[in-house]
Parts: sequence; structure tokens; C-alpha cells
Amino acid sequence: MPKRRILPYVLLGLINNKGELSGYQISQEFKNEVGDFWHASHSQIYPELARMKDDGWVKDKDDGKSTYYLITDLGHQVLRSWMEEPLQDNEELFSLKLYFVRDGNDPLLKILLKQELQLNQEKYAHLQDRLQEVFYNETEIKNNFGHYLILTRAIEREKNHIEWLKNKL
Amino acid sequence: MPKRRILPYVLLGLINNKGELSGYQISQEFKNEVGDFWHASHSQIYPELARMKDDGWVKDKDDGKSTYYLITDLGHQVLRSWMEEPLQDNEELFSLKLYFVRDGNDPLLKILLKQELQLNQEKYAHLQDRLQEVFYNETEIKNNFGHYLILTRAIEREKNHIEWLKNKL
DNA sequence: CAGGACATGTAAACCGTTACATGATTAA
DNA sequence: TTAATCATGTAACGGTTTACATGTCCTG
Repeated sequence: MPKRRILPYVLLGLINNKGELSGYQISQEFKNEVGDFWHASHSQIYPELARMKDDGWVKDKDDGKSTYYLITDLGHQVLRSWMEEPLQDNEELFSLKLYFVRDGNDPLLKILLKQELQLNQEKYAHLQDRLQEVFYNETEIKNNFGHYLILTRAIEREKNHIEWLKNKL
Repeated sequence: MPKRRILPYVLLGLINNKGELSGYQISQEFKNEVGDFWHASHSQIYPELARMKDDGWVKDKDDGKSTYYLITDLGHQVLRSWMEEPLQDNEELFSLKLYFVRDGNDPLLKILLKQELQLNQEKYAHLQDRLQEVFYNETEIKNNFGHYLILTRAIEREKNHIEWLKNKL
């Protein structure tokens, strides 16, 4: 399967959230809030915006100083359908998509939480299996102490995350 | 600053842990334990091993079936100095390096924990600042609920991690 | 009027994945 | 004997970063 591109959806989400944005403003966005969850450099942003315009996801509005991009009806559909796509592999997608959910009553919120819960329960089970398989006695722990530490830490981390997710559902 | 390559150090660490490994065995390693913390495909591994041999980090031993690689004295130095380099940017480096620390009494263990603690305290402070800046009242929370959720989740996550690190120090 | 921020763009290099190839060995 | 696993390699493609480039506007 060809790896899904994420950048265009991020740009679409940002433009949708703010109403209109120029390429420069988008690159500034990545230095602020959304920067904690995703990043892109201006050399990616400008060509991507051009492509999105070609595809009819956005339309542009030039005031002579900057070119601002606004989301089109098609863009709305594309964004929504991406948001509704099941989460997979990429760990950061959950945070990123959640960032774009503005309304606490949007049903997407619960859907995302449920999907993430599912993924994390699988991961938790997988890590527990590893722990059983690899560290079956004290000697193994002693001889691979760093591995033991991060594995138990990863398990704790998943547990915390699962608890948080359940709590929000 | 040019971004540091990590792959050669991972291969070096694996070879060092196991004594000797063929390219194929390394690719299998990534399907097992270390696969939870790092990954590389065989098309990266083989050329990288050749480069490492050219650089004198490893030497090879061919039994007609497979080519096995062993770490050299230079390789040991390179690995150790990489392990001692301060952690930075890349979040996964902490787990990865810890994976290579086998002896619980290796002073590197505490050094890594301290470095990670430092990084995480900075990140925690940064996220707290964001929370204060962006969500100064209930309206902001209501209008950006997804962002609020992941930001508070990220803060909780850092807090848990910091507690764990302190506990292990 | 100089330096920094605004604003946009392309080119090169780098790293990683997927696909393309090939051949030996082993187990059903 | 044929399919799976072992074993190694290169080529093509895609996405990201860094560097190269250029010009405007605003502020001290």
C-alpha cells in the first residue's frame, strides 16, 4: 500500500480552522500551537498549496501582498472524509486529527477516542507479550536492564493513555 | 546543523550486544525486541554495513553462507562516544540508547535518565506555557476542544514520564 | 538607511520505503 | 518438487530538510 500523504490534510485543516491563511501564515502556525503536534517547512508548504489549488481543494485570494487560501466545498468534503478515515500506523495522527476537532459535541471526537483506544489496547497487549517472552527470569532482567526499563516504561505509558481515553469516552 | 544519522549507531549497538550478526539477522532483529523502538529495512542495512566496514567500525567474517559483522576497537569507541552524546530533539533516542545499556550498574544509565529528565522538564514547562497562553478562559476551551484535550493529555504524559524518571534516579 | 521580518519560490541532498532481482537452502 | 525461508543486493520513488535566491516592507 502506498503511504498516505498527510501534509495536504494538515494544510486543509489549518485553513479550515482559521478561515483563510497565506503560505507564510501557515509556516508561522507551525511555530505556534500546532507545532507541538506537526511541522512543515515553507519549501513544502508553497508547492503543496499550489497543488491543492489545482485539485480544487482551496481557492486563492491575492491582496497584492500575500496570497491567501480559502477552503472550497470540495476541500470540506476531502477534509471530512480524511478525518473519518480509520487511524492507523502513524502515532501522531490521533493528536493531529483531534487538534482539528473544534466542537466538543462533534461525533468525530468519540470516534477518534474509540479508535485510539482500540489501537492502544492492541499495543499494550503486544508489549505485555514481549515482556513475558523476553524477561522470564531475573537473570534476563539483570543482563538486559536498559531494555527491561524501557519496555516496562512503554507498558506503563500505554496503560496511562488507555485510562485517559476511557475516562474521556 | 546537519542532522545526525542514527542508523549506523543502531547497527553498531546491535552487533555489539549480540557479538556478531549478519545483515539478514539484523533485519530479523527489527522484527523482534528492538523493533518496538527502532526499525530499518534490509535495503538500508546492507549498504550501511558496507560503509561501516569501509570506515573500520566493523570487520566481516564470511562462512560461505552469510557475512557476519563484528565490532572493532574503533567501533567500540564510536559507539561509546555516541552513547555519551547528549540527547536532543529526537524523542526516540532515549529509548533506543537505553536499549543498548545492558548492565544496570553502567553509569550511562543515570546519565541518560538525567538527560531525559532535563529535556522533559523543559517540554513540560513549554506545554504549560502554551496552556496558559491559549486557554485563558472557558470560551477558548469550548471553541477548540480537541486542541484542549490533546494539550492537557500531553502535559499529563510528560508529568507521568517525569515522575517515572525521578523514581528511577 | 540598515537590519529584521514579511513573503515566496526552486534546487540539491538526504533518508527511508517499496519494488525489482537473484540465488541457495530447507521443510512439507 | 514446490513453496517458504534464508540471504543479499540495486533501482526507483517519495517526502523532508537545507540551502540557494529574490524582493518588499517596516522600524529604529
